[in-house]
Amino acid sequence: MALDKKYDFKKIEEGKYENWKNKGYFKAGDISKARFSMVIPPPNVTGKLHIGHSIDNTIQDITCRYKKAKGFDVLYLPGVDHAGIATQAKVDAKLVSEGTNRFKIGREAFLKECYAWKEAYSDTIHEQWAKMGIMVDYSRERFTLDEGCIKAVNKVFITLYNEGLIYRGERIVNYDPVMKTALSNIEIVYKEDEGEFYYFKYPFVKDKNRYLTIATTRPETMFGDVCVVVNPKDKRYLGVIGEKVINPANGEELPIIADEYVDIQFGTGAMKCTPAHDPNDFNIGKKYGLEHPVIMNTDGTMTEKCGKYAGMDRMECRKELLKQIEADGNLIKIEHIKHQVGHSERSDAVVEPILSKQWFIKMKPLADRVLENQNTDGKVNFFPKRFEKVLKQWMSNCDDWCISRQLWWGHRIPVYYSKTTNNILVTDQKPTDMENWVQDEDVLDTWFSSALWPFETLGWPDETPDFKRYYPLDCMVTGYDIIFFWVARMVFQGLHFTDKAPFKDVIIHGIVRDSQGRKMSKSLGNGVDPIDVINKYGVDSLRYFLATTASPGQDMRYSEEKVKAASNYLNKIWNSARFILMNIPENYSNIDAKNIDKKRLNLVDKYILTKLENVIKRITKAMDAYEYGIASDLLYNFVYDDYCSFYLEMTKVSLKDENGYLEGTYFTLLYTLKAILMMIYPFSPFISEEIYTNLPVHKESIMLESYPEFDKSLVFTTSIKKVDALKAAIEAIRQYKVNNMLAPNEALEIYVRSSFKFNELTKYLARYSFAKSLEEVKNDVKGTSSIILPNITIFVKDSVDKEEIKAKLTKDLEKIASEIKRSEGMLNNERFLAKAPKDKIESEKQKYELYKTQFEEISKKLKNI
RNA sequence: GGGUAUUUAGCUCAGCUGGGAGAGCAUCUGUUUGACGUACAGAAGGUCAUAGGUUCGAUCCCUAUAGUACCCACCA
Repeated sequence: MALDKKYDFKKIEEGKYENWKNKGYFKAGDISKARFSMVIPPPNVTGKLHIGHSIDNTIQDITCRYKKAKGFDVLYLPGVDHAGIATQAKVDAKLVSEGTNRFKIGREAFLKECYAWKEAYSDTIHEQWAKMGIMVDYSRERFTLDEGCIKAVNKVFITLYNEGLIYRGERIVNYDPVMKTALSNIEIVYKEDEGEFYYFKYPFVKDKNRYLTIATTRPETMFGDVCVVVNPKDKRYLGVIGEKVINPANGEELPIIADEYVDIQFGTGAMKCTPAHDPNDFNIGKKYGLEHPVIMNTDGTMTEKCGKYAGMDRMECRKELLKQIEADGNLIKIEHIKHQVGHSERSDAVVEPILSKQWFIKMKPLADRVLENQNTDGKVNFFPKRFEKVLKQWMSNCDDWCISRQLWWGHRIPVYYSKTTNNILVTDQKPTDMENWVQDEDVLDTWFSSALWPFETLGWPDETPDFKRYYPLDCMVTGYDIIFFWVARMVFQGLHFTDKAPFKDVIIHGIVRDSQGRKMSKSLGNGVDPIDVINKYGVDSLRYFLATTASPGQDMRYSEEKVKAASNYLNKIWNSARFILMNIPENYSNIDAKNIDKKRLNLVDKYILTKLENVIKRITKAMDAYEYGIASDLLYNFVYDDYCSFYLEMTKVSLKDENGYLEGTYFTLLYTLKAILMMIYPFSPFISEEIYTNLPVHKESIMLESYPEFDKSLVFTTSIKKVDALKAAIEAIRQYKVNNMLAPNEALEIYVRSSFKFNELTKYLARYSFAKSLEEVKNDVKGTSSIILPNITIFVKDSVDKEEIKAKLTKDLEKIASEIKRSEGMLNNERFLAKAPKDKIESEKQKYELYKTQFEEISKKLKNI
């Protein structure tokens, strides 16, 4: 029954997770209870989980464990994401390192490699989930490329296509020339890069001595120019509209046209127009029915439209072309500038806007539905609330979603093109005459399947029992960085296909930064591996740190000191438990408030129980609002101040009691400890389980135990007042000793005068003030210093230097005088008396009276010295 | 250009619907008090960014200003 002397987290963590898992505690399905459902945001199968996953999973697991303890049938469904582009990049790299590549081995063999990769990393992920201690239901684990998900994806694609919400079109898309695939707009990260702004002469056809100056950052696109555009209001160019200039790159003639789009202030006010390689130019081209010659291949090399530069890489071409233009005398100047350049989120390659044929989802109607839904009761509740704005903002202004990717790893687009006609088939059934058809080569954006995650994992499109019971989800937890990528898309797909928002609440958390506040990144090498932290401090401490350090939605810095502080806290709980188990009889088994005779409780027992019930109420409220920082703070203060520093110390006296209160103290110790365990348990389940299973009465596991409920029968308001007076008296005497340079254990003669019967509390005060003698009195005691406190006055026999006492008293007097002044200011303010709430006025009056008495007493003392 | 957040003790951050500013770490002074030195008892340290406004009363609400961070859009 006794706990080890040392809190050894390694020993404690061992075997518990496997035990919980094997016993089936993680499994959902008890339909006698109300349900609470959540799915894990599926991690990519690209590698190890990082600390960002740890914070995500910790918040989820705290929520689930709390809800389970509150009596819910909790579903926490796990799964992994195939992560199309990210995984393909990794497998590509692996093949290259082995001296081959995906084109050499072919699509089928490549996919085999991908699946093997997925298996290996799923194992790693499982190990890490186990380390983190999360209670996911493995019997329901899913994978975005499993059979059910493929079914769901096809169903969604085909339906949206038939509804006209998916279309194929030739558009300017952002192309990643390294991964050789189109990307959606939100997969582009803009970074400030150093660049050059080149100014060229575009000579007039009529008069080659005159020219227009045109600036560009991408000279290689000049091969795709179809005209020059100026603003019709730009006085400089009024006369030249309609004339033609010569493209210095290839000698072609370009008409000068006028359009409001051009910014007169920017550059030279004259802009070259390349419809196939710039989205804005594309719009102008469309408006005026211009050609849109494609001059760059998707791998970043130049097409045959570029003459001798054909086949050359875009950057190489830029260099060579510059040489040529300079030799021709058409280069005016090169300006070094800093500008925003789009990079591929995954490969970091500079993306090229290229005209190409891709599949898109028409966003407007789907997005509008989300916006409408947010005005109804079925809306998604964001925690914190402000993140709803991020969703709304994006939903009211988003481009069509490019969903096709020129990759192999992913959901193949269920579209077949006729070899002989223009017919296409959109179906999940392979045509029987396949020889006449060819399937679309592309796969879908990885987020296409992720968007269906809340319902595809529950069996949708089939009306499975799980789908019926657990959908829509009660809660979703994720970082603010993927509100666009994921949350928004789940919401619109959920609304469109299930008529309901896919979850009721969404908890948004920030990211974990390094100790200097920088984002963790591979290139900086400043990442913190959660496994290292767990090995050093234990997972309970890591979880506690992650859940409590930042307020909701706010970023946090990793701080080893704080993890250490968490571990000290857990150590404190450990030792308090050890103390209790050492002091109550092994066969003592009453832990139920119904079975305790309240008369057996002494004043301090009643005091801590009252404080406990109060804190249970407040913590529950915070937990229900997903305010884990506030909840943990409340518990922390309760544990250190009320429970350890005060109550446990007092029990060192009460445990020696012989007059009938012992049983009450045993009960209180056990009951309070269990409640504390239950409240720390969602945060730090391993240590809680260890202590819990060592209690004289317990279930098989803390996972089967219930969360404490507020119990009115354990609230004793009058005891609080008395014990507060005791507490204040102990503190005052300690302070008195410090101020008078006495040893803490200096034995003094002490007299007490109180407004209530103090006798029951004398023994506590005597012990903790190290009193030589302690006597209750009715009147002032001569030759003593008096300390006036609410409901109690202490007289301490003087035994120290008069001058020091004088100085001390003078200082006290000043402080009290300022308090009196403040209080008088308020109480003399008629408007305060008229408008402030009554109880506020009353308490201020009481304080005022106390200050006055203290002031008088101290003044008297000073005179007597 | 549009938006979101943030500015509180030396450092990192809390502070729930306005009513005497808190924690961790660091600092200083004590302590072999029988759970814990991973501790205990105390101390010091803050015009709550600035300026206005609302209010009996503002760290909290409103407006403006400044600094910082991030998101979206974007300049050819």
